[in-house]
Parts: sequence; structure tokens; C-alpha cells
Amino acid sequence: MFQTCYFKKVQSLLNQIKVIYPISSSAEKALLEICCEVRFHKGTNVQLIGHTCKTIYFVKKGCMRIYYFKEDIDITESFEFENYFVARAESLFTGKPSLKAIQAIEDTLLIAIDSNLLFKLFDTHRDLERLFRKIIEDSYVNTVNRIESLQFNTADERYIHLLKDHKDILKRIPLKFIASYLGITPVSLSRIRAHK
Amino acid sequence: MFQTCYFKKVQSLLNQIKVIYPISSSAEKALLEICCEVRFHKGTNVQLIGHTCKTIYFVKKGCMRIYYFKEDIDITESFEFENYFVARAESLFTGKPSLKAIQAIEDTLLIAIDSNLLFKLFDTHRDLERLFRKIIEDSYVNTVNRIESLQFNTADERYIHLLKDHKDILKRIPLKFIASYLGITPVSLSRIRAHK
DNA sequence: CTAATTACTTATCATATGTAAAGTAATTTC
DNA sequence: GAAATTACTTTACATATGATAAGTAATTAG
Repeated sequence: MFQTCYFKKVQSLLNQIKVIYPISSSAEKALLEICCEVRFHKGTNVQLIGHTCKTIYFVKKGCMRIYYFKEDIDITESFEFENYFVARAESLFTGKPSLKAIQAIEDTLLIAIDSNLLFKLFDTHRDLERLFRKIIEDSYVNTVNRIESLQFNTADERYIHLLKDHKDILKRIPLKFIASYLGITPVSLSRIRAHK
Repeated sequence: MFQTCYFKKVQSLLNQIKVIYPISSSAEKALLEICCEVRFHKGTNVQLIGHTCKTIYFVKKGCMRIYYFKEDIDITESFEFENYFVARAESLFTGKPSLKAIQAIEDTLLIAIDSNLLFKLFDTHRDLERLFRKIIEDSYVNTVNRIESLQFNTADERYIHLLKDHKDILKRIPLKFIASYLGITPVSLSRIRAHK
């Protein structure tokens, strides 16, 4: 299923890893062997609702979202842009089928990492385990910050803040996705935008 | 600063660890040596705003909250009850001073773990690192679920859900803390409770 | 035990957001 | 390129929540 990749293909991944936690060259090699470049067209559901998450993606080019349905309404849980990892944590870490899907918002180039093979590598390459521990720690901190924002900022403040964090988001992401990400309806987002 | 503890004092911690990820007896011993039992009276600020988080607590008896101030309003970010860990992740993982405080809501008995010593133990006891990786994974999943709840549930739904998850919460936690945790004002919580 | 403080509730009014419907603009399909 | 679909905006109205203030209940301090 996963083919060996050329080193240069995953250079962006290795560069990003260096920033988070530098790993040994043997760990790098081992990681490369379970990596695989994959391309998806805009709109493609890369992982489906009901499937158990067995792949961790690294976004090389393009962007993705994790979304789910609450009473038939499509809700975007998160966006991931270049140099970030995407996975449905609740499924990846529990082994249960996910209620969420992963979709390419643009034509997207990903590096796919088979999670079971990765977890096996943790036994022989402890620096890999440490690296991914730190990746999870970072994600955790980001998620806690997002709670803070949802807890006591107005929708207006959350919108402004999102634009500050992602200057190009309006050019890349449809407003309907942004609305549900902010926890409001598209109608409400439209009003907020009109009043600026 | 941290004294060696008696094994039986941390039995509750060891029991909980077994559920998450069983560790070797040598790792248990090493962990014990950096553990310390501490007691705090209701209302005590165990960790202050502005301090860098260097201790991970395990709640043996009682309960805690993490809180911060947004424009002079006290906002409860999270509660932790028996058999859960408490730490201000954004500070612990980044090494920066925390904008949040940790407070005992009841008279509380904690097991304190020095985080720097713990991180050092990761080098010699990989099962400890794996255990704490799994603890972070669990926390991450919980946090993502909480976002889901804040994103598109009404305050009413969030309140009902909280009561379901923590049947005794009304007896243990003042409503003003519960209100800000749910992302609403005490007045609004009062109304929601009245309409049931 | 009393007084003071804190916690909680209730009421009123203002505002933000949701819902539904309709219109316009942009994009996709054939 | 025309038709169909999707995305976005605007309007009108309903509802939930916030802000403020005042009242009551519970707790704490002396």
C-alpha cells in the first residue's frame, strides 16, 4: 500500500521536523520508508466518516479540513495548511471509527504516514516517539487556545483573530467553512463582514 | 524540594497509570522518587498567574480548576476531579510563564510530579515517556470534543451534557465557575436552570 | 450570633445570533 | 455559452444571551 519515497520528496516534512525536534538520520530513514506522497483534487474526501483513522498526513501544498455533520449541517472542525499535520485524533488514538471526514479544500499534495507502522517505529526509534509526542503537545496547546477563543470571545472577535492568524484565508477557504469553524451560521458571518 | 514518598501514598496514581499504559516496576520506582503528596485547602491558589508551570499534579482527592482573567472576569478553563492530571499545558510544553492559575476548589490531596525531573526520566525510562504521551493524547481528544461542544451546542445543551458527565458537579462546584466554563454568564446559567 | 460578604436568582432592556426566505453573484456542468 | 448549481448577502422576525440592577439566600468573619 505504501511505497518507498525519494528523499527529496519529503524534504518539506524533514525541514519541519527539524524545527520541532531534530531526529537522528537513522530515524529519518526509517520514517521515509513509511512515507508516501499523495495528491488529491479539490473537494476530494481523503478520509471518510465511519472509517478508522490509520494515516497521518503532512500538508506539503494546499489545504485540508476536518469536518462532521451535526443534524445534517456540515461543520468544519479545523483547517490545516502547508507544513502542518492532519489526522482525526479521536480515531487515531482510540482505534475507533471516526465520526469525522478529511477533505481537500484545494488541490493538495500530502505526505501520508501509515500510523501503525509509525507506532511500531516508536519501539526502535525513541527520537521518533519523542518527535510525535512534541507534535501532539503543540496540537494540544493550540486546541486549548481555541477553546479560550470560543469560550468568551464574540464571533466578531474570533473572525478578526482568524484573519490575523491566516492572512490569506479568505482567498483560500469558502466563507461557509469559515462560518461553522467560528461556530456561527453563514448568515451571521455575512452580517459581521458587512459591519466592518 | 521534592521528597521521596511512600509507595502506598501514590497507589491511586499507580492504579490509574495501569489503566492508561502499564509501566515496568523500575519505571514505577523512578516515578515514585519524583512524586510528592501535597495538601491544599479550599480556595488555595496552587499555581499562580505569571509563574512557569513546572509541576504536574495528579488529583487523589478533591478537585481543582484552571482559570484566568479576561478583562477582570474570572473564567474557568477546566475542572479536574479525582484520578485526573492537572497542568497548564501551554506553559509546561513551551516553558513560558502561564497566564492561568490552578486553584483547589475543595480541600484537595494531590500528588505532585516535578516536570523537569519527569522529562529527564524519559531518557532512561521509555515506558514513562510512552505513558505520558498517551496521557497527552487522551487530554487532546477530550479537548477536541470540548471544542465540538462549544462550537455548535447551545448553552443549554452544554449544561445538560456537563451534568451527565459529572453527576455530582452541582454539589461540588459553585455555579459561577460552571457558568464561565460553559462560556456563559452566571445570570444566563441561572435562567437555563430555571427553565428546566 | 450578628454583620458583612459572597453566591445565586429574577427582572428589564439591549444586542447578537439563529431561522427562513428571497435575491444576487459566482462557479460548475454539459 | 446557457442552464443549473452553489455561494454569498440581505431582510424580517424570533430567540438566546449579555449587561445592569435589585432582591434573596447562603456562607464567612469577627
